[in-house]
Amino acid sequence: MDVTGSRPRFRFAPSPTGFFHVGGARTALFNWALAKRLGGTFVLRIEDTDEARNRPEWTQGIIDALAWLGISTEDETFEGPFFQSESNEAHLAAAEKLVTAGAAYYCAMSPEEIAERAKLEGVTGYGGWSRDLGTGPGPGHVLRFRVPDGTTVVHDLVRGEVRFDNSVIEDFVLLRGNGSPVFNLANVVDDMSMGITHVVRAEEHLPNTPKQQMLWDALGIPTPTWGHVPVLVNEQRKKLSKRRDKVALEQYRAEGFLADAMVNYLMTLGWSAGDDQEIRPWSEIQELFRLEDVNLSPAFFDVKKLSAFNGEYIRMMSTEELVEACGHWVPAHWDRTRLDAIAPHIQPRLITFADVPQLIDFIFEPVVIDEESWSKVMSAEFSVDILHEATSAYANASEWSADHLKALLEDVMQPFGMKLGKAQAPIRVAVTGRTVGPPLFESLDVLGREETLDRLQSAAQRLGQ
RNA sequence: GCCCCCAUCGUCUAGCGGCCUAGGACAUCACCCUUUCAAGGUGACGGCACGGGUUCGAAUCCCGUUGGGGGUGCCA
Repeated sequence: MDVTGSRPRFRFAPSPTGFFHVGGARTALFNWALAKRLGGTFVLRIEDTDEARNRPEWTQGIIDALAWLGISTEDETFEGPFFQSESNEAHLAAAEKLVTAGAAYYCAMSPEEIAERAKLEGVTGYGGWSRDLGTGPGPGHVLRFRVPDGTTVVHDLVRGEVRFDNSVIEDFVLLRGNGSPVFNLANVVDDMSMGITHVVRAEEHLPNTPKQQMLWDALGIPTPTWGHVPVLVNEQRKKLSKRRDKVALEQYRAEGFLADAMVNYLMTLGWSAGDDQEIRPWSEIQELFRLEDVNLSPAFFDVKKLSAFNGEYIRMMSTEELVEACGHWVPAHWDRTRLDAIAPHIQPRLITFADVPQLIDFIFEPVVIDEESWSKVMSAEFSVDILHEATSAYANASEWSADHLKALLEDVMQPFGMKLGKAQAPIRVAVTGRTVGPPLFESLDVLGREETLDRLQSAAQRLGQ
């Protein structure tokens, strides 16, 4: 990999957790947009240091989710995936270097001992008690970073200067008692060896940043450019969590949300191009996105608005795209020709593609009469009359087309002096089983004469009892 | 507790000292259109958290208060 060039190198470093978090999706997208526009590189690094989070299939899930978002491993901007666990030696070497330089020291105190002493001294956390004991490495001995006096100033592209008083940062652990490297160390060393120039991640990492920056300094390498973007929150304004909230990207995908809509929506959370336009293609977003324009406050992930975006994107699809997409959401045995014919009529009625089957099932399957709809509509006397007369009119229809079927019903209803909206109701319930659905005459057209007549006659029969 | 971040309609945002009697989008409501339901059109409702400064002038700058969030692990 080219780690010496002047081209910016971004990275996305998720830890495998079994599903892809929408917040992670947004962070990945931010990095991707930047890498693309700046002619840089997007590095994917799987942070699998914690053994509990280390399953091969989790990694594939991440790659699949990224691909769905348009971040493809095939793209020249993409690099990876790399695995944190595979650079263990580099982490250890860096730790050794820090020890040699006197920037880190071993500590034999157990968590219990630390808690005890802290309580005794009335302090919180670790007080650097082993700093100058000259403890050597050994089982159960952790390696700690010797936090220097002074102030650490983090220059953040999103937030400006953030200052931390080093005195409130305790000597944090670099190597666990079993010798394995901990997040802060591994993360920094990997970023260094991968030549990362820009660290763009969620705000929750901001408190880690002074520690990491001290590590960069101690290791003698110029720090990367930081950018901490606000987190995504739920309705209670709490950070999106997998326990309480619907955060899995895969789930939204399974529910029929379009990748384009999801991507576009995600990009409007915490960022705007500065004008009044929200819906725009990725190609434009990519050119417009600036870290400097990212907001500072947490944003609520609103499924209602996501849905609105999705509906918007569905309506922008061409008929071909629409039919193609619908095809993936209905049973394989449903007739393609009929699907092609009805698809355009459901386009403005869709929120997600999961809505498709229930909207048009009556065209492909035996009709199921919704009793509530039936009693509501058929109880009216004129409805019964309309149904009977329309049935015979349709039986003798000279032409089977939406326009003609509509005209025939208009003829039928005329003596009754009613509006089309009312007159179509009994036909609709008889044929589709419900009071709402796609445009009626178009539906009858697609359904065909025979099936339509069958259903009308069944309904008439049922009424005759 | 301590550290850090944040604060414009219910929500996402525009605004970066005068163009703001604060603009757009989603949601909500009303009306129009209409073949049900949608979509579409028009309109309404609704906000600068509070208090001090700075300034001729503050949503915009500074300070404080309050409120919210994040972190505080031998997790990442």
